[in-house]
Amino acid sequence: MRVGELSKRSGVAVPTIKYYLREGLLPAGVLTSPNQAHYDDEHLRRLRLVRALIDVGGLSIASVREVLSAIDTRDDSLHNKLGAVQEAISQPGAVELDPQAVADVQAFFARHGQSECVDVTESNVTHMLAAALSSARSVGHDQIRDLLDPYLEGLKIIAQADLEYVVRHTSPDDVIEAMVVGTLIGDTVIKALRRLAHAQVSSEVIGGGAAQG
Amino acid sequence: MRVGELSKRSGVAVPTIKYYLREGLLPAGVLTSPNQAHYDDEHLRRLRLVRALIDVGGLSIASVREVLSAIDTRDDSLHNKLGAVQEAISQPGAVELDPQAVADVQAFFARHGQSECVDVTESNVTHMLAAALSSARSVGHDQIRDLLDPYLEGLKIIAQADLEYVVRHTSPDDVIEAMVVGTLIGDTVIKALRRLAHAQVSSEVIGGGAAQG
DNA sequence: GGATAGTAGAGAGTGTCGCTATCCATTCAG
DNA sequence: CTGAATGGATAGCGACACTCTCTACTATCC
Repeated sequence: MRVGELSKRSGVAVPTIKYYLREGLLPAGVLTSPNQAHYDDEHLRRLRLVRALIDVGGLSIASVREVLSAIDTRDDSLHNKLGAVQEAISQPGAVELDPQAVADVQAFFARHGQSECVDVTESNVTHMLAAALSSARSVGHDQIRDLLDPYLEGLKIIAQADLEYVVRHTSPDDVIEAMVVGTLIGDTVIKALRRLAHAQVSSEVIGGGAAQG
Repeated sequence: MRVGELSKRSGVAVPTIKYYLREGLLPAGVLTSPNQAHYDDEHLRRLRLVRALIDVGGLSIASVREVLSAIDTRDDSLHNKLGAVQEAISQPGAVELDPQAVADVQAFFARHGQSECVDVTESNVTHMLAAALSSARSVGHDQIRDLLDPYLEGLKIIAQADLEYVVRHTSPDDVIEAMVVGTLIGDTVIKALRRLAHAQVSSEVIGGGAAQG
């Protein structure tokens, strides 16, 4: 197909597709003449992935590029790929870390047998966690650290479901892509479900009519 | 205190504080002369809240304004306030909804006794959920709907912890602010913990050394 | 074969967002 | 008395994600 059809089938405007091609988010089509290129279903699939990362994941163009390059790397272990992808989809957040929050994170790791993690800033993920606790402290909610353990309890169930999903529904080639999509879309789903749960709790505890919907 | 001290104590630059004053995110100080105003601890607290909403919650200035106005409304029920705040902290996402995804959401509500929710677009939260499932479908992962029930299972534990936190650690006046902070910071914490859980699962299942760093 | 529409590629322009810089008259601190 | 800080207002900036414009083609329908 040519760019016009790619646009129609994906719902992405032609100039935007050209922009993504320039930015390296989409591989170039096969040139059949100096001003004609041919795109296939793989391009369509990739374009939809890019839009999902941007729309649902809220990723920047630069982060999308990182994620795609991790997905496309063929000469690396699955575990390393997952690590690279996780870094790309986890923006660190511009908060300076509170030492107490860092200590809380380290204590949490120690409680759960991950004592090797001494440097919280070494990964975007642990930095994100410490930054969140730092912010909580700055607004007077340092007791939020007490939520880490019950949260972990709930997330074990969720991560287990994630694992089963990946095992059941993806071929080995697509594991990393499924992890990215599942992680980002899962984040959004979890966000929404948690809010619905809050609304339900609020209507049960406080009263006030039907819950949220 | 004057603006310089407010700046020092909050870590926010003076011009930025002036900008927030103009934008209505921060109430004006008490003028003691035509060009002197006094700010108190309440201003400091509010400023830190604004920064937390922006840095950790990733909210826009406009959303912050909505949240604050919901917090400050005194003539509304707690339940309604929570609803308003939830709308403000839940951006709808620019994805067009897939009918099948909408049906999946409705089926989910029906399964859990919330059959009144017929219009998914009526709330940002349900729209967010439907948009996430739509995106999943567009990239070939429509089986993600099977995750809704296990996710809810995990989130019941998490929401229960949230409720206990609010009951234990906040005075009735601060419930809404605690809900906002707890929801947004909790989102980030949950995101991070889920990634850590994934990394751990990945190292257990696939192998590859220490989990995530 | 000629009009019309579509295309590749590339640079410049657009709109939004969240600040940041500059200015002024005034006023406070040393 | 003097220099730094302040309130208030307006203009500017840099990043971001497109979007527009242009040129030189090519494909296709009549």
